Amino acid sequence: MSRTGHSTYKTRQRELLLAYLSSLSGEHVTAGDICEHFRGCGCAIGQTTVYRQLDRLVEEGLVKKYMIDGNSSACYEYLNEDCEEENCYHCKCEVCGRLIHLHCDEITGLAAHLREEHAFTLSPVRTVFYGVCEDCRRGGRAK
Amino acid sequence: MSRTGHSTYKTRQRELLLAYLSSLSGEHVTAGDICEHFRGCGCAIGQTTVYRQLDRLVEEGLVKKYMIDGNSSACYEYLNEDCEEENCYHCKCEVCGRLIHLHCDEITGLAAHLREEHAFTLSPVRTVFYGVCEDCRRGGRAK
DNA sequence: TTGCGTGCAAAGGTTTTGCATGGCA
DNA sequence: TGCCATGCAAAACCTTTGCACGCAA
Repeated sequence: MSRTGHSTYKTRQRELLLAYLSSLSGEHVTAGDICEHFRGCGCAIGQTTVYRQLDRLVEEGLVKKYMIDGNSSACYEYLNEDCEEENCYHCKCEVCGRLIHLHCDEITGLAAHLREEHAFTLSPVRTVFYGVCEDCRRGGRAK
Repeated sequence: MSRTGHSTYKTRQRELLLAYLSSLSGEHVTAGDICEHFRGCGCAIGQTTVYRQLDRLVEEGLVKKYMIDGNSSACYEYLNEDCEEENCYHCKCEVCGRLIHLHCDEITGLAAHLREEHAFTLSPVRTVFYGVCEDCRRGGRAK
């Protein structure tokens, strides 16, 4: 069970939440997104429960939590067993606010470079690359 | 003036804020800290103004913005003039809070890669690399 | 039965917005 | 004078807490 030794009940809410998160496969959502999703589904889950279960899932290592500067809400993402975290990074568009998921070996290479040449151990979980996405650079609109 | 083309008035509040931030040399503060400081000083600045000026200073690249406390408030830190260069990047140690300045061609290369392969235009001014510095990784010192 | 899980409502804290006034250029 | 900047108050947000009830084991 959990690394931290919590006893864990198998409640309807927890199962629903886990199912939803794992169905997103690599996408991230905020607590608000989750509440809204289940409200729309008819099978509502209280926001308190959402927050508490998310906290627990993060502690258990099943879910990753991101804080993105700018929007003050946290993002959560389910971790697949196979998809280990080493090369998962995030780019945030400063124009449309979109958060883009990147699996990029070049960044992993940069992380190695930083570690070896600059003695700095990069934290992929915390680091967000800010910039402008393709759509917005073309003067396009978003969202 | 600013790279982003904003016209910028030289107001009392802006000058006070810049003077205060630059006097901290390497320390970071929250918006709340700043408000409190000026309240104590007798030369109060409205919190709205603090937030708006900070936003602008971040956009101009004069100040860096971080999220460090997990989920509470954002931190701000003044950058010295030598950061105006094109390939100046910043790493924030999450343990000791130190801000490390990096002139690194590898990162410039990564920016090119992101642009060409991922259609994402990196903003060095806004991006902060989070991680752990050498001293802290060695179980060394904080602060 | 036991105690954790749930959920409502309300609190707590940070940041943003509306709008009238003030001040730089 | 023309705008931008300021600041108060209030709103908008995200997250946590208190407490009573529900439900898994």
